[in-house]
Amino acid sequence: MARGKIQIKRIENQTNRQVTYSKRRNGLFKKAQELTVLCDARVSIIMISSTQKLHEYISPTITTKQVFDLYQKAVGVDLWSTHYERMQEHLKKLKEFNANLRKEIRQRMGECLNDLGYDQVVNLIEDINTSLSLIRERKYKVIGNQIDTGKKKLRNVQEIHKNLMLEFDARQEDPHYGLVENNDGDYLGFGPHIIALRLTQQPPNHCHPPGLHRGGAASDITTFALLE
Amino acid sequence: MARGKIQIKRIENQTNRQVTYSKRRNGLFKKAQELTVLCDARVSIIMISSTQKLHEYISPTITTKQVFDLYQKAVGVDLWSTHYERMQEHLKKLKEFNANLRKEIRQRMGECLNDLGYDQVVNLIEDINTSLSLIRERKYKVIGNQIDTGKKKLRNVQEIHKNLMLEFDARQEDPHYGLVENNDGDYLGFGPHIIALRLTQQPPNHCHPPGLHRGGAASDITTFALLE
DNA sequence: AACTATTTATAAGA
DNA sequence: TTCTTATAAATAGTT
Repeated sequence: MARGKIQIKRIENQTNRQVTYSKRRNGLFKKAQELTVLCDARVSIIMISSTQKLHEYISPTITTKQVFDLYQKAVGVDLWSTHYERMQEHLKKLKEFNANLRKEIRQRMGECLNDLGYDQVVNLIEDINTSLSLIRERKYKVIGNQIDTGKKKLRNVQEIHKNLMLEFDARQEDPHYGLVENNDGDYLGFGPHIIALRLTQQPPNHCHPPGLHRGGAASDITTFALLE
Repeated sequence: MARGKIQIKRIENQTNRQVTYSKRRNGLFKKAQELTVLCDARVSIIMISSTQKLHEYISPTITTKQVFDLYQKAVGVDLWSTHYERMQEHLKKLKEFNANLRKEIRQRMGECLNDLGYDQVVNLIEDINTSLSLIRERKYKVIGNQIDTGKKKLRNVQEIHKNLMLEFDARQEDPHYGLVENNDGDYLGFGPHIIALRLTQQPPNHCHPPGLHRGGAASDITTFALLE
């Protein structure tokens, strides 16, 4: 627009094209900036040159993300719908499924029974009774295990006790038992280790299943851990 | 830029501001279009006026979505991440919650009991017994209701029967009962309606709670619907 | 990158 | 909003 009018058509000379791109890009950005200030507007310009370089102007009063969001709202097209909608759907289904699970639990806990007909209630009771038998079985199995391990531990303690007694007897008979001569000719006492037999009550396992309300009742069977 | 130089600062007069916005917007878009052609570039301009109206220029050689995608790739920031990550998190939490609910149900149904300690099993049994009492209560309440409605229906049938008998008796005593003379002097038979007493077994309510496996056993209490 | 003749954009007014 | 027009700004071609 100076030193001669030009036709608005692709500049074939690559160098000229790039120079013009650069000059006009600056011009465009300057105008955008003036517009921002003069008219209290927000402008986003994104340009991609023929060499695939990207340049951007964004009004200081806004961010590119905000522009995108506004654009999407205004145009009504969700530009990332694929991902988003699929996720939304997934989310919805999970929520529904969740609600159903909660309902089933509530029914099994004796709440929300108004939706059930008589025979449904009967079936629920049957179901729960079956479950209860299974769980009772489990209970007896657990009791059995606990008794077994208790017995084993008892045997363990008895064994240690026996050994201690034997050692004690041996020491009574030979006062030098367990003493060793060192370099200086002295005797260093180094008798058998005193085995610490701390009988410690193991804390009960507290990883409840979520939502299962637990009473304060402690187990009547206690596990003893043998330390050292 | 004509008829006097202007300061680049917000135009306070609202009308002037809007006029300038409109003029300069056209100028900007024209420049963008020229740039597109002259330099074989792609330009996206999105403008938001002070009145929150949105205007857009996009080179015909590209789409706004493509510009957004290119922009994200170039800038390296995932503009959706905020939304997206929040959703991902939500999804994850729901899934976890879901898994926990399933586990609780399975435990209440007597499966997956290996994770539970003895006292947890005891508590589970207690819980389920409590639930069971609640559900049994419900069962008796439902039975009570069913009996009441049954009685009501019986009374209803008896009443109808009684009326039929009375009507029948009346007819026996007076053969003209229920007959009316028409215009031609003939008698038109128009006795009492025959009341259809179809005793129909009501189909059991089949809206099970989801996932509650039901046996084929039908209810031993049957509801009779009185038709017509 | 700087210059500058010329075109183009546009502020103010109608 | 659009037209007009005097003038400011942008810029094509050159250095």
